[in-house]
Amino acid sequence: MIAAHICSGCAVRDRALCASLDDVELDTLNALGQRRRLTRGQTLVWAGEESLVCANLLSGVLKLSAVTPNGREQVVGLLYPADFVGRPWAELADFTVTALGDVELCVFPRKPFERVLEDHVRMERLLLQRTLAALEEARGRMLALARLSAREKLAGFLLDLADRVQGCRATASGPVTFDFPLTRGEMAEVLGLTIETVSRQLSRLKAEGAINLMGARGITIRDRTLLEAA
Amino acid sequence: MIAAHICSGCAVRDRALCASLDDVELDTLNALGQRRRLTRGQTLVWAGEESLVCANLLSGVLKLSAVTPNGREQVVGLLYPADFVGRPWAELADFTVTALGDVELCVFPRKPFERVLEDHVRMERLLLQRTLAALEEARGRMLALARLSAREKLAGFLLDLADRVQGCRATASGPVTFDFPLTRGEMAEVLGLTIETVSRQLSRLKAEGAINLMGARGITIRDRTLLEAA
DNA sequence: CCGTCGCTTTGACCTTCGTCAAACCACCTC
DNA sequence: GAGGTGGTTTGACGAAGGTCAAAGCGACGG
Repeated sequence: MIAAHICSGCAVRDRALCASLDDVELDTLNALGQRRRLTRGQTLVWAGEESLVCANLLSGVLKLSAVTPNGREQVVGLLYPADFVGRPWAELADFTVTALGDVELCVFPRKPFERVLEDHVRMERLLLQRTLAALEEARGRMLALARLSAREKLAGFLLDLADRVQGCRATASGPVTFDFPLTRGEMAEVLGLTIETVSRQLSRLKAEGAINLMGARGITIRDRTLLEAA
Repeated sequence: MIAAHICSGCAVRDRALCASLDDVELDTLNALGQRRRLTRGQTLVWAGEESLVCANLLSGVLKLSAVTPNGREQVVGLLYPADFVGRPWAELADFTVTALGDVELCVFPRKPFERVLEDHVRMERLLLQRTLAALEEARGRMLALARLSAREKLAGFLLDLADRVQGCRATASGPVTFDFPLTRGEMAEVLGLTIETVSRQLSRLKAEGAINLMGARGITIRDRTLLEAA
């Protein structure tokens, strides 16, 4: 029952894939998994290498990134607590998985994890539903990357961040203040821009009174509607 | 046994999701489905409307597209024969599904199809694997849309097309000739460019001897390595 | 307190690509 | 064959954003 004990304190016990398992099933899964911590910038998986692990993200944020043959990089996904990491049944890892900030994971070796998945229909279904949702999100971002201007990308990104930061609190229109979990460079990677463009657009939004910047990390959304207009 | 009869002649019987079903199971699925044809430009599903159907694509090509609030359009996915269409468990359709050229489908009402899916683990697993593959592809295209130049996008697209056209024939480096299944405008939508840019880059590739254009639709790949260099 | 390091900001410049416009071409109908 | 119609090509131009370079800023260690 030690396993169940570990999980019962888990921050994402009822939001991650494990939510589909009862305490007994959880024991079998737990026998496979182990906790792991990453610090800012450490990478869990390298694109192209053998795909050895899957994981549940417990806390922190991970980025999934891809690189062109000539070295340009693009973040193709961000993973938040309770999200699933990795691709079952794939021999090679598709993308590089790196920690933005400090991260806690529950890591499973891929092959045994696949077997658990195959034995637990509810869990497999939950993963299917999440994958479908991730696919929709990825396609939405394709639209944004291809068709939005730098300004529009930034405005949308800031609104996303704001919503995510204040959790599910009723999104009042009042000002919100928080710290960027990403550097300018990382934002540029996410939005398909350069550092300089990100910086310039932020300055511009500040000049227009939509936001306020405090130091490099602090930001407050002053006028939500101004951002939404873009 | 009529149902089994219909399917036994199906071009994608052993490549579509149905490949996971035996003939008896196929009967139950078939009781739900019906064949449907679309002609060039017809749309099966509108983004934002209620999600009523799922389908298997039998022949032809479908595009999945999204539109920004101010009317710019982007193709976020192409579907080929044996691909699955639609999103189970989603109340609203995410994207607009439109036929490029003439199309044959095997259409199922969504809700009953979900029940079949839930009753057939192997089918659900196959869908999961395909969705994971689609997710990887979508992310790869995010990289391309955000970080490749117009020239690189076109070269990559042409190579893709060539491979797809000559099926799984050993991809020899000799010249390949075929017809575009898309107009310039549609290519532009897929690649996140404008019609004019697509046309100019094609002309340029032709001038460089990498390809040859015959009329608006015909193309032959003259020098594969030249394309791969981009 | 100073110097260094990493990140950010700002400016000047230039390339790429989108926009607007006109001509072109193939195909179809009358 | 004349005239549409829809898609394509080409040119001229401009704007958005990338590149290069320099300066600014904050944190940290000595």
